[in-house]
Amino acid sequence: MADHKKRVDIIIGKLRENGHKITPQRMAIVEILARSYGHPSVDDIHDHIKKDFPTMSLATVYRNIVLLKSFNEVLELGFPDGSNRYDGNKPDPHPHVICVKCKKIVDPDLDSLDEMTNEVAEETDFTILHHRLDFFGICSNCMAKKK
Amino acid sequence: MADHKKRVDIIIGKLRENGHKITPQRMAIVEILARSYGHPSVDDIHDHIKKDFPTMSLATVYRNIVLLKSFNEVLELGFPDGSNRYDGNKPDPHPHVICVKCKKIVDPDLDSLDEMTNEVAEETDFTILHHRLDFFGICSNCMAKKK
DNA sequence: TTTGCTGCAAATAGTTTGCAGAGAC
DNA sequence: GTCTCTGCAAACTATTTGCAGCAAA
Repeated sequence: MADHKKRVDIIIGKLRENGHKITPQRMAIVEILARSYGHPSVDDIHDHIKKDFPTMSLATVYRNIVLLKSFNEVLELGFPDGSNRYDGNKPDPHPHVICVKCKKIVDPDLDSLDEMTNEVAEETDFTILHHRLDFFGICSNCMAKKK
Repeated sequence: MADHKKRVDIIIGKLRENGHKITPQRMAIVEILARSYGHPSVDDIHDHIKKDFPTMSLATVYRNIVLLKSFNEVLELGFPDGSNRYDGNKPDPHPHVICVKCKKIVDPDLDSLDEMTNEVAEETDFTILHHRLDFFGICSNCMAKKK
């Protein structure tokens, strides 16, 4: 089964477990978040679903994201400029590499992060619960265009 | 000379260089940001200055922060819940450790971050410009109170 | 049939902007 | 004297909420 299908099943399962109904609108939102291709914004999700549900309301997207966040099934990436992006495919904290030109978001593999977390916990005497790590830069594609 | 005094001088110097006037309100904002004790929010800054300037406007705080950001003399820490905190003492990107109970923010020393940046650049083929790293947890003080 | 969900519109909160007068240089 | 800065209020934008009707289970 494809990766995002598994995520859909997991998320839908959690919703049912907790007594939530599976409406077509909710299903459409879950489908997009299970893929989270390019880490969509609320508007991305809303725009995409409006093709199938012209009456789809932004409020519904927001309400479903709040619900999914409460189950830790979607990761919210908020930025200072107010833009929020979402990841329902890998909802646990992980590093992101963000192109400041085209806004593309890539997930790098970084193994040294766990030991860094331990290092920080020891130095500051904090109990670390989660983290947020973003690298901002220019992707090779945008870099090529620049010349 | 004390650390924050140096920062005041540097910031004021940059402002003068660029033809900006040094008003008492601006000076008060710079003084607080030069210390950035506890990484203040816009409201923290505004509340503090209102003691000396009862007519101090929030808009003035915002405008001065925008100005100082444009010179890279203040680091903005935006959070998904909309709260923004500022650091004008160490305006270059650096890791933060944030207590989710009391909102205290601590600066840890982490030397391994530079090599991690290189690792990411190599793996993703991005030109990395800056980064953002936050650890969220509970400080020892709040942990003790919990029991 | 019951209960939660949706769409709409209004409310909210943080931030930005237009304008006229004040003040730094 | 010039030109930027400030305070006020209005504008803006992203998100949340109240409500009545609708639909999943």
